[in-house]
Amino acid sequence: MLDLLGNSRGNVVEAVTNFYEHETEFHKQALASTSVSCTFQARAENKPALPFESQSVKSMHNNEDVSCSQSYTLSGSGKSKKSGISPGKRKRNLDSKATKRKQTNPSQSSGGSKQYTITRFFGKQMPVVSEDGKVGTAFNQCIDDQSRFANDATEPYKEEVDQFIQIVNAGEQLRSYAATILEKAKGDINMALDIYYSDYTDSGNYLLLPPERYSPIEHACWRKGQPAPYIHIARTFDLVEDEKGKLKATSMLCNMFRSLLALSPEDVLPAVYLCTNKIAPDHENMELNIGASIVVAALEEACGTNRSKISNLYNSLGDLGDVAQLCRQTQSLLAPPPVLTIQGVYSVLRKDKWTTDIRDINLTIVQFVGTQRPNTESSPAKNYHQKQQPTAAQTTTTAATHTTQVTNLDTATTDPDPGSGSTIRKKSLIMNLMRSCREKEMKFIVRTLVRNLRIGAMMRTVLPALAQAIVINSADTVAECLKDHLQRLSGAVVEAYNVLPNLDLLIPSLMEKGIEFSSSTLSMVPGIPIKPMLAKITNGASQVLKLFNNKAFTCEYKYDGQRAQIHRLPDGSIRVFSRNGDETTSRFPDIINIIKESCFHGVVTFILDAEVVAIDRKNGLKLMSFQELSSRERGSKDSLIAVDKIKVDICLFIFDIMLANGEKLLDLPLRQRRKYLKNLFDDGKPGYLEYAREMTVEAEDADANNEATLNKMNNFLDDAFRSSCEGLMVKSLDVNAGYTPSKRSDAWLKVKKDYVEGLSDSLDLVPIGAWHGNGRKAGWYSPFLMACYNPDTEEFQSVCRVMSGFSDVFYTEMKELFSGDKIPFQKTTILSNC
DNA sequence: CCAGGGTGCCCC
DNA sequence: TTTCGGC
DNA sequence: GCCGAAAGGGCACCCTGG
Repeated sequence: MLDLLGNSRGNVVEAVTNFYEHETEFHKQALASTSVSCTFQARAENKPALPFESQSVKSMHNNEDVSCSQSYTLSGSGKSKKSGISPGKRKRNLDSKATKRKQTNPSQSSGGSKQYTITRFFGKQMPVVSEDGKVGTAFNQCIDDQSRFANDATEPYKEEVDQFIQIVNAGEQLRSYAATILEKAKGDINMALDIYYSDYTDSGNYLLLPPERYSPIEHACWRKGQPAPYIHIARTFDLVEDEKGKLKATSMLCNMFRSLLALSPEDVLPAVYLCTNKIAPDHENMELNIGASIVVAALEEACGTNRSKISNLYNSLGDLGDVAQLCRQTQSLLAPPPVLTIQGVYSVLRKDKWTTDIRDINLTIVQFVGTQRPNTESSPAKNYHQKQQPTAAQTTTTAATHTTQVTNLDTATTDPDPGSGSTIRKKSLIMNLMRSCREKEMKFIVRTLVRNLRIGAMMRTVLPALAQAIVINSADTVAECLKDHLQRLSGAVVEAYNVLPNLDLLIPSLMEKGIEFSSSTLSMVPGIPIKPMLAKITNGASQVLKLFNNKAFTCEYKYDGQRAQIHRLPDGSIRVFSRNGDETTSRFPDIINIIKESCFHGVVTFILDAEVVAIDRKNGLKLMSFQELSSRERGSKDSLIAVDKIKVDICLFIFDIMLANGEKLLDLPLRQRRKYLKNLFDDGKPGYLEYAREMTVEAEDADANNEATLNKMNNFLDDAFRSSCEGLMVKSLDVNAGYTPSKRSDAWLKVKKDYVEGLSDSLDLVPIGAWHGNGRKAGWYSPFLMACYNPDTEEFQSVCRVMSGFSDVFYTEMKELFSGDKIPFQKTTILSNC
């Protein structure tokens, strides 16, 4: 067993290599006996396991035929969805990525590929393969580190008491109290500060109170007129994380918002952004461009820890926020930290703050974060551009240099800033945030920065909580209608968000209207993508017929491409949005042309739903795989890709319309919406703009016992497969057939090969390695690295990683099985890039 | 100065 | 996109 | 039944080192 004890995220890998000798035993035990069906995606270069041309492969050493993905009785195309690649694509990948590692055996046949030593994996550095390692060593090690880490520091507390008094800016009268809490904190000055602040603000767990007993003003930890402190949110997050349960979470978030509404309404919008882990409306394509590595670098410096300690902690905790929280407790604080405010934290997230003149950043920090900054030093400190500006004036006291957030504005403006880019600035900003953290703020700041809040609260929790806060805070609400109001407004806000997913517009409108707000207050706006409607999975035609009994429905091809929501704005411009609501117009200049050419004159605005598919126009308009499509250039925020450089042509398959010439069509049944669609585009243009191929089944034929209908559907499904489609989308035409944004309703169903029994693919693979899991899977191995046996070289060659389809019990068992040093080491080979 | 590596984010 | 698990 | 979390593959960016 080659165990790659590393981390795919942190880029800090502690490798232990082992090889499990009896791979078949393990295989049988671990996988076969539990008959786990797992999803996997093979990587392009790993030919031997996945013969692209042949339809089956002699597998392992028992020479069993393994069904391989690409060819079915229907297909004959050689298309390989699961193995993920067509021959042409594979070649490109080899050319572009494996330049250093030449292919020694160019044979296309199965089992004939070059073996590579992996040096990087997904752009991450691969763990070093060491022959003496033992599985579990790294894990145990980091557990040890962690306990040592948590347990040191037991000194007499006099110094700490002095420090503490200095930090909180108090006099000698506080000494005995300080000694008490330092005793409680075992001398940990930060913990003591936490206790102190917690008592001082006296807002402990008020958020846990039921809404009728929570007093938004008295129970808040700040006063009217002050900016709301970030700790208000951080405490809420911490409680929400501990107190699992959606209702409780909503209640706490509701209390949290009530204080904001009562004391500093201007902080509500940034608070909603922070709670939902967003920085801007999706379609603005604002990116943080901060990942674990930058955060780790900042953490190293801000807390004086080193990378390997962080790495070990991360491997065991599986969450960078938790790691940071732990590191923070060893951070020495010599001066009172500035108070983090909600606005301050949020403004740091906005990209315009990263990229614009650095003075703006500093002003923001000073203005919002530095509100409690001691005014003792007026000279500039050294945090920014320290390396570039060694001559920058230093503050006189060590305390000030250590913690001050003030930045040398003059330095920043005159600095030509050679060779150092945004990374340094980001790191500085993050460090400033980190140094100001109290209590659990660190954990949530870091989680926000790595865009992984993990508190189980998203739009569907946060927005209702805000709605309820508004209802409860309106004084004139009569108790008996309270419940109705709560429910109504919660629903209205979520509904409004789904058609206008823009918090910048929604929140102000909601706060202005209060309980008068309804979902019709705001409507769709061309240029802002609505949340697309989603489909449920079914396992075949007969299940579909049961669900659509006596209801007319349509079967459409489910094209293997990417979803596109296309808007025409009143000014005539065309915009394209992805499934997630990001604007992808720059990737598809050809779509703009196609749309402009195809739609009738007189059409003003519309919003339509379509699938973009790669197409080979030279080869009879043959549709190509998603992989081909994704190899197109991406373009960027400001620059469209050049039309004449497009290598992969696309065809647009339109299938729905939500808005036509200002008319909202969501509530119309699909059958009628289709008429609107026809009115815009007539018949389309083959290979450029087509309607999704469709077959209608009328109500009288929709009967689970109707053999003819069943056959018709199955034939149509086969047709779809033959046309390189993934399967079918089945949609209600008349009954309950409105367009429900963001909903995964029974009105839309999907039928795919994967779900239909007997049509799914299988491969016989052996686990040869694993990573430490993240988050929920921390402490387990996840994902596993899978390999197949190559009889020619008598080695195991990696194929793919697997990560889903396993139950928690399975993970626990695997952890047990591969703990300690049970597994003997043996040499193996991993293919490039896997 | 440019290529490659590191990194982040977007699609399915 | 998939899966599992918690309410 | 709903919803959130965790995961994979590929391209474009920025930074850095030869």
